Amino acid sequence: MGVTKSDLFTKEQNDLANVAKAFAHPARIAIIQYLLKSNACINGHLVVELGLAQATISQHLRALKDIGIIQGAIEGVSVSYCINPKRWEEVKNHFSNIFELYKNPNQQNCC
Amino acid sequence: MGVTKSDLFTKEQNDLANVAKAFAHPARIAIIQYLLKSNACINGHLVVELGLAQATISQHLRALKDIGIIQGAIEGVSVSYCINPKRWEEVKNHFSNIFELYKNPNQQNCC
DNA sequence: TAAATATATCGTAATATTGCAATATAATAG
DNA sequence: CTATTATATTGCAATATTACGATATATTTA
Repeated sequence: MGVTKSDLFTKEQNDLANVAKAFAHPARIAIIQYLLKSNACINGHLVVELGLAQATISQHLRALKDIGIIQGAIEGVSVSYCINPKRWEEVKNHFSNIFELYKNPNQQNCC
Repeated sequence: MGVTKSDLFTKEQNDLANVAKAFAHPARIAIIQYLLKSNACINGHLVVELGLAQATISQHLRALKDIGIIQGAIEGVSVSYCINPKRWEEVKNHFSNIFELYKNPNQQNCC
């Protein structure tokens, strides 16, 4: 049918999948990178930087905000976004945990 | 509309987004975890383990194989999948590079 | 208050993803 | 060769994502 059967999986599996989803678009990767570089970003700047429409950028910012890795503060007429340090660390650890699980020992019963 | 405008972004941004896409489904997270734990997995076992149809599991395995993080070897009538160590390391570093970029220095011009 | 500036949301079209039944393909056993 | 067993592919329906124009909302300036 087209609906992810979330109920078949653990909360952790669903969470990690959702976080990965936030990274699963080049525009959002670009936004994150811009943010890491400049320590702040504004919708309007990104429109120029990325070449996508204002509404589209806003949508991507919301996706990143929804999973908590960025946060925004009103700054005059515009909104300044930045990394949420706490959540960033959390997400980083989520991924680390998975990646560190693999120890390349020997090619025993492997292909 | 509705198509990701890949041409607006760098190869690196598109690559990372595609890798993230592979992680962006709880079933694929579960498959990866099962693989990390057992060092090998077989479509049929996963059907029982995850509770999804055989065709669906096969589809998810293909998605993981397409981005290279798993590989399969024919083993009698079935196919044994396992982590591709080289690619795994590569993908791990992709993510590390992004996550390590953020140094939580001070809340200066941030929100 | 009205105009200007900037972001968010709505509505909609195009495309992508998810899931599964049915079927095709491949390897082994008899 | 035929039946069995297991995986892959196809076709289709349901839902999700992406993108953008139009519009709503919010803040500042005149």
